[in-house]
Amino acid sequence: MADSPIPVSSDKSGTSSPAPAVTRAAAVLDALAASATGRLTLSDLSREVGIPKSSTSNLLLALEEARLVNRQGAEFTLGRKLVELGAAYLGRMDEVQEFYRYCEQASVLSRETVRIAMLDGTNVIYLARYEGHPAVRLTSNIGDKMPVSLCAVGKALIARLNVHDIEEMFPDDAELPVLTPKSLRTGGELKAQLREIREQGFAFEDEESTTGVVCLAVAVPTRGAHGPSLGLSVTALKATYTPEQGSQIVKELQELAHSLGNPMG
Amino acid sequence: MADSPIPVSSDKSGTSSPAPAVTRAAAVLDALAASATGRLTLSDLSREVGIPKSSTSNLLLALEEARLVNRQGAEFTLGRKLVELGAAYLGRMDEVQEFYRYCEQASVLSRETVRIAMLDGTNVIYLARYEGHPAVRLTSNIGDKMPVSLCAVGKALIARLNVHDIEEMFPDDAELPVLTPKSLRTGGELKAQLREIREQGFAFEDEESTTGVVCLAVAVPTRGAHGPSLGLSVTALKATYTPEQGSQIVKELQELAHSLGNPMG
DNA sequence: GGATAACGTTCAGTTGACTGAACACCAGCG
DNA sequence: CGCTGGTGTTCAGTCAACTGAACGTTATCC
Repeated sequence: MADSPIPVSSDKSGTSSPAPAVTRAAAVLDALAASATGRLTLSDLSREVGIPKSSTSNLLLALEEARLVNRQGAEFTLGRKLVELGAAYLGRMDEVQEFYRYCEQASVLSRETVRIAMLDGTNVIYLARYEGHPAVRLTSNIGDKMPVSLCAVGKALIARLNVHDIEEMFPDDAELPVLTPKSLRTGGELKAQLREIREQGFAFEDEESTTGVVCLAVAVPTRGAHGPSLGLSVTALKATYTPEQGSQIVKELQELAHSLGNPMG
Repeated sequence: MADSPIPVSSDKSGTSSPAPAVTRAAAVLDALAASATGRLTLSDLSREVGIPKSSTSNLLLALEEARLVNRQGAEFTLGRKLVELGAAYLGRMDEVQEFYRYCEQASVLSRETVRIAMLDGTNVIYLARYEGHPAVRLTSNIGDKMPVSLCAVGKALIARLNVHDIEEMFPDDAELPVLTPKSLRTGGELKAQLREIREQGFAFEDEESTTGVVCLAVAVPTRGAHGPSLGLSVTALKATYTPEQGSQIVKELQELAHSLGNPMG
């Protein structure tokens, strides 16, 4: 109702935020997170984010006071407060706690590498990881982002969206990011798979993000109206993977998904 | 040097930050992280942080745009971007990666519950946890904070500070937070233990934070000049703990600490 | 060495963000 | 029904934050 139907011109310089300083401070944090080394100087940041040095300096002073950035000599890095805040976010998610509890007690999953992830635009963010067999550690850290088209859990989450949104995100000729020879290449290919996924109720990834690795995933029924879109996945080595194992895993993943989607049920 | 020893009078209006909007936005995030449920309304936040509703509304709009907070109807929660940023912080810490690698290969530690933590004022923040025996899961989540006086790793880290700073933080008659009957009560008691810790080179905690649980910890030599102050700890059940086991653990912890403090060495 | 470049910091002028009171809205209650 | 206590939103005036060109300082180079 309060939405202005006017297409706010967000081009040029007029982002028209109600608190530009905050928006720009967030951009500074993003720039630090996105940078290769995580260490940037004031001038770097000023150039990267596109705001004057003097303003950047003021922002950094405030951010430093809040422990959101650290300064080490002339270089700035992300601050420790972010660990606290990120942890507070995850700690509030009952789903993560329940995820751990379930995995530990499950008969099949307790011996696998299981992850819970969240949809964020055209990426998924990994929220937590359960390691059933400490021997094989496939590096993927909590908080990592991954394009949806490259992982089973991404496809499982996208498959639930309504067709119009999917079409908007992935036109038939859209070029998708590629990590291995088996990665999907176009929006058309992706959408064909999404149909399969909707039919069979789970998603499969066959060496599309990492050669030698396969992945199974399901979506968690969304709890409440505005909750995040969560998915679960199991990663396994292709060399040792068997379809029988796969169907057992899918069965337990769906059980866990159901339990996460219907708490106390 | 940037530490202001001056008790900044946050009263009235003169916080004198170079970018007040950022400072206040950070306070909003803190309030959300500190709240019991993690869900606060605009009015709650306005009252909590002590700024007018209209200003709070503007801040929240900007924070929401940056994904730093989520709005669910009338309630606000921390945003998913914080998970990304927190993870980016941890991902940049070589120490955390090396910590995992070492624990997996270690002969004693690989079967224990090991943590790496960081000193932050008079608290420690847990950065990562290695679980050697999945059976016993003592709940302590990444990002949690704990007063230094209540855990071995906190005492190990504090013990390294110079005497003047310690005296300032913990006067003899300072009252310390208490969690169990064995928790240290006063600054004097704490400082007596710190002397022991400096002599023997590691810290011990005997059911001071959790009854039935003991803890061993060492400090990591600070890499470079401005790096964070890191510590390592092993948690064990008092019922099964033996001094022999303890000395083996301390030996490996010190090895790991040395390796973390002297990379490529 | 001297010159150049890049860094972070300073400062006064001006633009734009913050305020506080009034508004519109909903739920509970006598 | 009309009131009360609560919510979040709007708006114009004022005060303060942002700017950009200047500075002082430190590294890099021939």
